[in-house]
Amino acid sequence: MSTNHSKKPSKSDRTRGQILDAARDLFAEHGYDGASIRDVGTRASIDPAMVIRYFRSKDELFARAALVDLQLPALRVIDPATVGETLIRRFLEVWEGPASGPGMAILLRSAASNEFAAEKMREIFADQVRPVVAAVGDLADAGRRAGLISSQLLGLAMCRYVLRLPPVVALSHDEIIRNVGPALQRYATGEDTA
Amino acid sequence: MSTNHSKKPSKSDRTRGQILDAARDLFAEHGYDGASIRDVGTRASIDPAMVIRYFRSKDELFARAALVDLQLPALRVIDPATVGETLIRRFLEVWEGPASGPGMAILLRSAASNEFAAEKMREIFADQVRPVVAAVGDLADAGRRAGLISSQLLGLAMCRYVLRLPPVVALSHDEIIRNVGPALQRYATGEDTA
DNA sequence: GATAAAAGTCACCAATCGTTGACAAACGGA
DNA sequence: TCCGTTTGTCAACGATTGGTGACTTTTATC
Repeated sequence: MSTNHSKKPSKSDRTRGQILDAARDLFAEHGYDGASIRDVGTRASIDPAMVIRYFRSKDELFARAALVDLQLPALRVIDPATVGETLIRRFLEVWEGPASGPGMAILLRSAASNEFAAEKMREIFADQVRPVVAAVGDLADAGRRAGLISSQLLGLAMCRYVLRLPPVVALSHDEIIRNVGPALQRYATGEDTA
Repeated sequence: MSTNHSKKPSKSDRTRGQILDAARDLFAEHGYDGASIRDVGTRASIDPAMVIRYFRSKDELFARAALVDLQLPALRVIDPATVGETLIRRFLEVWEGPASGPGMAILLRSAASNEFAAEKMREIFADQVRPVVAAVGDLADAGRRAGLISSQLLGLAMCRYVLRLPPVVALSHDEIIRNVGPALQRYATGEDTA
């Protein structure tokens, strides 16, 4: 045990990184069940036993692989007139920016059959869209409005990164912002209650 | 082999039905990988070997279990002014009506890691929302508009049936129609191209 | 009631899974 | 150079998977 405080680029950290990268790619492509520890080992050019030695179990490896991501600093002020556009902009940056890598695909592919991933996914929306939505309307129906927004965001990510529906993959960032932004805006300000 | 033309409630058909029902429930709850043939047998109170005898393989069983569904007769005339509401109405009926059972959940849970399910899902949207959308605007960007609509519909189903996001589960049909309808309408008529 | 087909049971195979422990090689400080 | 720690390899475990085939029981027809 090296405890390894502060900095030490010590040999093993590189291997650890390689394993994590391999795991991220495979989890993103095949989901939790579809990616075996042996596959991860092969992809990282290392014995499968090492995968377990570095991370203690497959679940722990998945947990590490899935917490890359996704959290721009909370916005200080939210302009109620542009909250929809702000939201879709933020998420696109996080999902396709270099920081999170395939992080979103990892969760999406596994959420359907892995409770840990599903819970993580619920947390993301609870922590990242609910507060924003709550800041631009009465708190009473903030949950409902946040739910509607989450459904659109998750559906977009699902079509684009998992199902790979061609016309959705083909959309540019600008097109997405121009089209989805107003829809989210409508949900956020909640102009129904007819 | 009984070929069994026309009607014969012959003993075996009942078992066949029980197996299919059990398979549908388990696939809907745990996805393709998560539901084993042994589980299906146990749930149907029958030996796992029988599951294979009735359906030749797990893939074939899944294929049977997944083709319950979902196809109201194609609408003859589509009123461009209410196409959004029409679409969300239709899908809610199919998804939660008695005919399809847990059919949508089966596909949703498996689409992430099973290519057959993913393809089936793409077909559904290609066959059911594209034509409708194409009928109410220029065909040039019908794919894009249909893609946006699909993303919202799929996200709604995902949040409601798989992720079970509480505020989305709590939505009534009327609330969904009132909120999602206009969003789909906007996508369908495509008022952007700024 | 005999008999053939249908319906159901049981034991088992080969493959794959996550995980473990015993052991060999590489490395670094003394 | 010696030696202990780190890094890695290898073979194997028990469990579970989809699938098979030999077998027995039920059912229906004559």
